[in-house]
Amino acid sequence: MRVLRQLHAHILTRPLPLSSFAFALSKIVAFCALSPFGNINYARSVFAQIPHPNIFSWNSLIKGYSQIHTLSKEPIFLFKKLTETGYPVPNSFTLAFVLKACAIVTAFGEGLQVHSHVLKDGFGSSLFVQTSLVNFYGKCEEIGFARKVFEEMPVRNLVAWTAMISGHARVGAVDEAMELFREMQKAGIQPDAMTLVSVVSACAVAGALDIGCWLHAYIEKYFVLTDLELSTALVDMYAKCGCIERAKQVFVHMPVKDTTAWSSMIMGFAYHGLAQDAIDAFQQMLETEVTPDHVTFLAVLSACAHGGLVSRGRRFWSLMLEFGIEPSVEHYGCKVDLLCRSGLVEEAYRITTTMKIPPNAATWRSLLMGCKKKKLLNLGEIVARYLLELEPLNAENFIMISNLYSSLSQWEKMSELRKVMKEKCIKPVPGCSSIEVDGVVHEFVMGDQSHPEVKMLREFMEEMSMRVRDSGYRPSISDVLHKVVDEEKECALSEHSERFAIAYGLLKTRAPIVIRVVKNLRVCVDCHEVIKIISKLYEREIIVRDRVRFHKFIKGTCSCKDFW
DNA sequence: GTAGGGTTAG
Repeated sequence: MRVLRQLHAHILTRPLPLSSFAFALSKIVAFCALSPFGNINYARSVFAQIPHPNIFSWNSLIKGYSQIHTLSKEPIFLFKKLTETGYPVPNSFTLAFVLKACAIVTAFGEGLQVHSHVLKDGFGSSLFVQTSLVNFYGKCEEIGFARKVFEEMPVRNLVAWTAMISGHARVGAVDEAMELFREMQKAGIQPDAMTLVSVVSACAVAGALDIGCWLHAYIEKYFVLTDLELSTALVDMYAKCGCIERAKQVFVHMPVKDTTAWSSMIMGFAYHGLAQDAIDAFQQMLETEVTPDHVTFLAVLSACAHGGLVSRGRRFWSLMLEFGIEPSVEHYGCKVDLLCRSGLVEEAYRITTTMKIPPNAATWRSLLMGCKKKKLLNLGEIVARYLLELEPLNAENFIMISNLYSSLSQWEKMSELRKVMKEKCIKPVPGCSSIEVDGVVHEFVMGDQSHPEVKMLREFMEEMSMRVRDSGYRPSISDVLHKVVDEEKECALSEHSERFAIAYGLLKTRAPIVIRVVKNLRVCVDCHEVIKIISKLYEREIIVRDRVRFHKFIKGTCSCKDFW
């Protein structure tokens, strides 16, 4: 930049023909706008000194603004200005850049208008513009539009295929992503590491472990796994599919690990409930002098929250501030969750109502969970009001509020709420848990009775409830068990999917019981607490893998051979 | 006269 400023001064002070002057300045604009060492504001001021900036300078500025990390719509505003003045005329570069900008900020409406410019200005057949459109629609999760553009492309290269696959990956359409992956190879185009990152991440989103494993084998066969991003995608995929050991295996074999790789691993430990592993990994990361960023801190904070490690969590919070990271709404959410899970609900409420940024729904839900745990009806109702104001149609919220009422034996309020749900046609998505016994995966969907041994499980769970109650523990829900009417049974102890899975494990195996919980809903917020009690009563180790995504295979049972 | 589209962690 220092040299560039000198050159700029030189250009301004020498007599130069107008065309050379404009050309030189346009090169300065390009450098300042596009180089990682550049300065977009300086580019803008130089741009203003060009008498009639041509399309090249406009394009540099448009692209430059979408490269900075602020998620601004400035490139779109610039394009608008450009089309309003009518000079210079946009070219295929302009359209590709502005579509990229629309993709980054998922500006669907604006992107649609750019698409109409594409057609009007006759750039519909440009490969770059077409690919940009596919990418844009994919980023906006408008797969139908992406597919339509893609299908009309006469020539599709690797970039176009990858854009298409990553669009499907984003929405977790793993079968379609795999189909495209196969078609692409049939069309004679070989995938590269980027393509594989897309298909692997499709498996992560969908929880498709079987396909993920197959892809891992494919990668080992045809690639040398040295690609940082691809390894990271595999770590993320294994962690999200419930195979934390495999995630760790891929991770430790990575020769180079960047912030994203470490964050993926730590996050994986966090949602597997392995708080200590997450903290250890974080320490190692600092020792190897990789700088943690806002996502890394989110990972350790959520690990502390899940592990009930309040003082550790507070220390990480201070460390985050020392690193100069401005806490986002998600960070605040983690801190509130951390406090609530340890019963410090009042402090959490104070933070929520005094933080600089408006709290999100997840934060209110953490508070609501805390209120239920501490049996705080009044505060709980205040929190519920904020929550429903923010998300009036989310079934999860209603179920949580209903559970708060049921834990406090507020039956009238509870059935009132159920009535509102019915009126608004709000239907909850059932949670699901699974356990593997002798190589067979048994899946339990809440409210589903299709498991062949369901009758026996029912009886056993009655006994479990009795033992929990007789031992003097009073988990709020077990009181409810014998009182509720059929319609409200989903709140009862015996009806939670993870308890079906635990019961199955207690009955069928002597090994430690490892269950995987897919929480579409946080109906079982006291899950960990109840599990501790059952674990103690039956003297069995029970490990919960929390919030792990799984491919839906067959309801009931499925052989492990098919699974792999 | 200058430049271009696809990948990863919540």
